[in-house]
Amino acid sequence: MARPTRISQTALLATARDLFLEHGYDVSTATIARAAGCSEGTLFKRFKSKEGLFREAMGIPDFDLEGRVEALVGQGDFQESLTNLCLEIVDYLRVLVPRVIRLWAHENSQLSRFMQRRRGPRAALSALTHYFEAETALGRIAPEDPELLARVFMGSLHNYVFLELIGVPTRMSARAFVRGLVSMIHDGIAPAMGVPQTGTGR
Amino acid sequence: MARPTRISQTALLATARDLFLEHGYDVSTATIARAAGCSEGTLFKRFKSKEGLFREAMGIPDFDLEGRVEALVGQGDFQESLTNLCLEIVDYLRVLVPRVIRLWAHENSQLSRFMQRRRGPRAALSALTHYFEAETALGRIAPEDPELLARVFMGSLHNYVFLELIGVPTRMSARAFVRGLVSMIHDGIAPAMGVPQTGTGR
Amino acid sequence: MARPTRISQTALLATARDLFLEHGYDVSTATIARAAGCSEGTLFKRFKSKEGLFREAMGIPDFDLEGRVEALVGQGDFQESLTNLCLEIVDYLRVLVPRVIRLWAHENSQLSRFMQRRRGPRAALSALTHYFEAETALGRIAPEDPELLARVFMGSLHNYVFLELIGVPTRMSARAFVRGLVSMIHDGIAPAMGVPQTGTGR
Amino acid sequence: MARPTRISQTALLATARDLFLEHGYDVSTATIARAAGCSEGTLFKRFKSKEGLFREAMGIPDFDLEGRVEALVGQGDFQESLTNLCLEIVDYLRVLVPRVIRLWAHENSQLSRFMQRRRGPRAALSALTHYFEAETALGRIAPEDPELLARVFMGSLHNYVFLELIGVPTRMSARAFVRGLVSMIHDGIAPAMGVPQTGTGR
DNA sequence: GATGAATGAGCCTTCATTCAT
DNA sequence: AATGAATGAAGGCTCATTCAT
Repeated sequence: MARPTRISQTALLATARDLFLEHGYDVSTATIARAAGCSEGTLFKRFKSKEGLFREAMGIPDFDLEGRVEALVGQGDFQESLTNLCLEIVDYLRVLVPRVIRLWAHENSQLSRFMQRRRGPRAALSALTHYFEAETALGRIAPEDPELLARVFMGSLHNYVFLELIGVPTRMSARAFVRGLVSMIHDGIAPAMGVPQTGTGR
Repeated sequence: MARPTRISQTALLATARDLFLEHGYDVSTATIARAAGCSEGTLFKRFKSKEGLFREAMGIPDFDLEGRVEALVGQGDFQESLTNLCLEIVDYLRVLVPRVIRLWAHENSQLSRFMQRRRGPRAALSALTHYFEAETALGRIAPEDPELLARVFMGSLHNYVFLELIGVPTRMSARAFVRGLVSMIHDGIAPAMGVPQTGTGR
Repeated sequence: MARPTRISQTALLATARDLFLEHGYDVSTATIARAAGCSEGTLFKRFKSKEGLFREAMGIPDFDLEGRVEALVGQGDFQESLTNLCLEIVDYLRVLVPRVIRLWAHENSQLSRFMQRRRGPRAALSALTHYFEAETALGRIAPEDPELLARVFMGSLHNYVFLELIGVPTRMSARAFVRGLVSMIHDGIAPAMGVPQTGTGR
Repeated sequence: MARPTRISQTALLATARDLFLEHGYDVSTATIARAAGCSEGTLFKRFKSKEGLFREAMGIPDFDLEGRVEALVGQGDFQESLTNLCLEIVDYLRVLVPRVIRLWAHENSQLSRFMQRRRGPRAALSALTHYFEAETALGRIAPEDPELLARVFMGSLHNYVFLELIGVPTRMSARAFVRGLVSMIHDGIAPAMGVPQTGTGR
């Protein structure tokens, strides 16, 4: 066995990822090497090119929503389960969104490949769709278009994370936001029955 | 009295904007000049720097949602009005989202300034919030947190536009998506009354 | 007669000269035009090129030391006359030195031409030489090499002006410096006669 | 362990210095690189900028006149010692003067910093002043203002070097000039005693 | 005659990549 | 395997000069 490389591949990739996430593709390889504590030569020995490093460092992380969904369908209180699911999705999106944006911004067309991945974001969306289908089949929610429903949830969560990312201040914590979201969509916003449509407002 | 300008400032900015939107800040000024049909010298005479050109070309466009809202409150069928409003927002977001992302990716901190603008995106969100407040006051919708409601709508629309932008294929047209969105949130997803629910929901 | 040009040739040259003296050849023609209150086009209409403008603006000024000398030889008190002559030379050098340096720095070989001019700096040196020759002939000074003498005076004055120019602070006014200079060179620094060479200590 | 440097820092600086001295700050970095036998990239790796290269290459050289002075005070024949000192100063000024002028012409304000340096030109002047003070104290020269004396010497030498630099032809070698200078200032130019003076001098 | 928009050559500088050690 | 000196191809930017009005 040769002597182990000084800096582990994982650590190097983590360093590169942090820099790519913070500054985009434009960080120089010199900067990355310095931050990782190795030489530029090493970088190019291990990865063929900067592009290669970027691709490996910025790969989209897996998220087994499918598995989570299966475990949750029909279990416990619907709103509570959905709330928990949403909070997990928020955690995932906080990792995913900046990466997707940096990938898209560099448009190295790796993005579309990543998007197709099992356990990637598209899979997450369809898993959520399946969840709603299953719960509809169980009669736990009204029969609505489950994909639309999934997109409304995903969209609201994505937007929450996105605003957070670009630094627009929020007064609502993620938990509060998700609770409100679930309850509102559950109940709808139609005025209470029997109440005349012309406002009783003051 | 001097030679008249050959290519208009507007045309130049439009060309630059297209290229910035397509390739990000990294397009070379040479490319921009070529595409605009002028020399690099001209570019730098008119704008002090590439940064300046970027700023002027990528400025966030105004959208007077506030005005639209005032005209719509209490008018016609609620769902139809809201649908129309959402479609206008989609058009705005199609312009806005790529610009915001490119601005953020270049993080020249112009972004936060733009975000504060009257008639910018934050204003749009609060206008939508006011819309829901007003309609609530009129009794046309149930009393829910209007900001949350606005964020759910804005988020769903934003996500629709975002997926479109990064090239994730959709089977739903914007109109269909908006219609479904409005109706679903209006009615909620609670199962029809009298239908028993599994679970311990209180 | 055509209508007079807006800015006089002299004023334009004066403006250009000030800028060339302050910043060297590197001031842009744009800057000069702006400072002169005319367009770049005008500059190039009147002078064929920037080089031409530089040449005309930075021409070495005449100084009729020859004439002054003729008027002074044998007149009044020698030291007083010489002092006055030196003060006039200082005034001339204050104009001359920066110009010579800027010309040399740009080494457009105009310098050597200017240096040959009647009434230019070389003429000044030989005029001073003649002065000392004439005063020697009159017996008003001891027979020393008059060119050497001229160079010592010119050199001391040049150095005074040079240090002033590059911003080395002086405690002596020009007048005090010249007075001391004249008197010291007049009297020499040999110890008083009869005094033993081995120091008498303080 | 890495590839060794191919051209030494010293050689590179020497090349740059020669070019800066000949053409001023305006030589292109491309020219310097070519002359030095390396790429522009190398230049900028080693020095942060052209400005930095200029600063390092054109730094004002030290000259320990103070030390020389201490060794000479009271030694040997005064005129001979002074002559030798002056010749050393000439050698120093031949290096110093063009550098000072180029620095001043580029006015990067490094000049004033350099001028303050111990062992720089100001120090040289004050060392010369001390020399004359010491010799005065020893009674080897008449009590004159030693600073003035120093400036006359420095000025004459500076002027000699300056004229040489800008290409004004001289008939006197440096040695002849210095000899004449020393002897003239030593003896003064006052006419021999007993010779009547025209004029009203007191 | 005057203007200033337009130009393109050239400048300083950065950076991914190679290569001798 | 690791290093970092060297490179050269751009990139952003300036500026003397031209030219249509």
